[in-house]
Amino acid sequence: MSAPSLRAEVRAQMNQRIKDVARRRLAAEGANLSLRAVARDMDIVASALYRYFPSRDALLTALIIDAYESLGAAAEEAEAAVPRADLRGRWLAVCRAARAWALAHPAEYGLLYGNPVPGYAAPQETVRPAAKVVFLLVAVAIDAADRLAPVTPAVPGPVRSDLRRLIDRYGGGLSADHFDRVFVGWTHLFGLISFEVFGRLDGMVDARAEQFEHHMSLMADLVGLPR
Amino acid sequence: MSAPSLRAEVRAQMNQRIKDVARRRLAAEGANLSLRAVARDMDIVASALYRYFPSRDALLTALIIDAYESLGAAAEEAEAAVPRADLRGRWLAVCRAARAWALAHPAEYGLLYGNPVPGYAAPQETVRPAAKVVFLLVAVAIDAADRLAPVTPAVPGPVRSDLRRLIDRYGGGLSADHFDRVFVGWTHLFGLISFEVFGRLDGMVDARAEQFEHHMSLMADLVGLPR
DNA sequence: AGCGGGTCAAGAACACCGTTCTCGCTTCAT
DNA sequence: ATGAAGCGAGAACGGTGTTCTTGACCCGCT
Repeated sequence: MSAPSLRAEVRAQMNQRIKDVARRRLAAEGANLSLRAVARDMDIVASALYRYFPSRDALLTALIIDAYESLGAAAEEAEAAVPRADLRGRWLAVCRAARAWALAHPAEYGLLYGNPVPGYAAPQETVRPAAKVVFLLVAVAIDAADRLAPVTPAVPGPVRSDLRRLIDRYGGGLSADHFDRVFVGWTHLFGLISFEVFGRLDGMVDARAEQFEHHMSLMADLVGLPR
Repeated sequence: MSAPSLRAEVRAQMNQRIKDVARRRLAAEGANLSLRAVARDMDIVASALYRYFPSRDALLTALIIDAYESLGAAAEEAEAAVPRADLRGRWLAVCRAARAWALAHPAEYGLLYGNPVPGYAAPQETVRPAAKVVFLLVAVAIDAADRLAPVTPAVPGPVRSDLRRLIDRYGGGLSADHFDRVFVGWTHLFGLISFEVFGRLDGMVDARAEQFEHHMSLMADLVGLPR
């Protein structure tokens, strides 16, 4: 590896510091991040930030990528801590880790799964880290492939061909029917997390952890994971 | 009824015009609504809007309430057009109408089910119109109550007591177990719609209508609605 | 008929915001 | 040592939400 010049190193540190301060701002305030506020927190003038990020959107993109990777890492760690043979345990571990991360970082979660920022299209480099969680869920199903209960009804034709493409990309060795149910579970996972983080459950459900557990267990049933 | 003074009437019309223009702006641009832009579209100066709405948040709140009512009305109409005995058809009609409304009004949908606007707490008067869709789903289940297949596993205890409270408020005559499954379906409905509207399905699923139909049918199965 | 109170739109002003540009200063490579 | 490149400060531009003042208008009353 080429030795990084001192210049490049302090630049990378500054880059990191900006993101850290921005994350704190994001957690304190709502979703709208102010460059000038970030600069103030660093005793820096706003225009100086443009040495490191070409625009506010670029900084947001960097935060989004970091957040996807943070979420993915949290899920991966949690899943890795469960014995390989405990398939349902691994499924639930991924789900719980995603929820825990979202509740711990609600503003960043909003960046990832909330309203897309207006005028901002998610760049290509966000798609791979974004797929980490669903990839983990698929991996659990693959490991369980020969113990999965058959599922009914079968996936309708047009959906099946979409799924085939995804199976080639992510999860070889899984039937379209079972992949479909993983997809259902993935949708439900983030649907329920979004409801909770965005306050849609306020005044309706108090026992949220238990409800989450219950829902994700139902999804595991739907996939056909053995109890 | 008291005759509305002419003054009050033109004022109400102006109120309505502002909301219409704001809705158009919202559809054209992203989620961030600019009062000055609305004013420009009306050949009006921005400060004049403050005669009608005390703040930007107040205008947003009015739009949100209108949107909830529009969505609720769309779902209600669609459901009412299905024969009462076709329980699954009524369930699916509500789901389809919600999706169609969301796709037709993505920015307004984002207001309702996306990131909560920073510094903005949903006022009390939004909760009743917001509950319309789930209320319709519950109503279908109530009408189907004596034909619903039993569901397993049973709802865990702490969740059950939350559900009991909701049953008293919304859906008397439904078992906690079945109410729970309606809740699951409701979560999934808006989870999947959010995925689609917010672009989380881009590049993954093309046959979205078919996939939606499939998912919502699975949820109907989960509730125990007869085929 | 005339007057007074209430309502309205306009406009200036303030404090923010993202972004661009210029200007000195430091630091590095030659 | 010198030239080039990177850096932060600062001013500036056009945008935003919001407040306040000012003058015009309409309506109902005496």
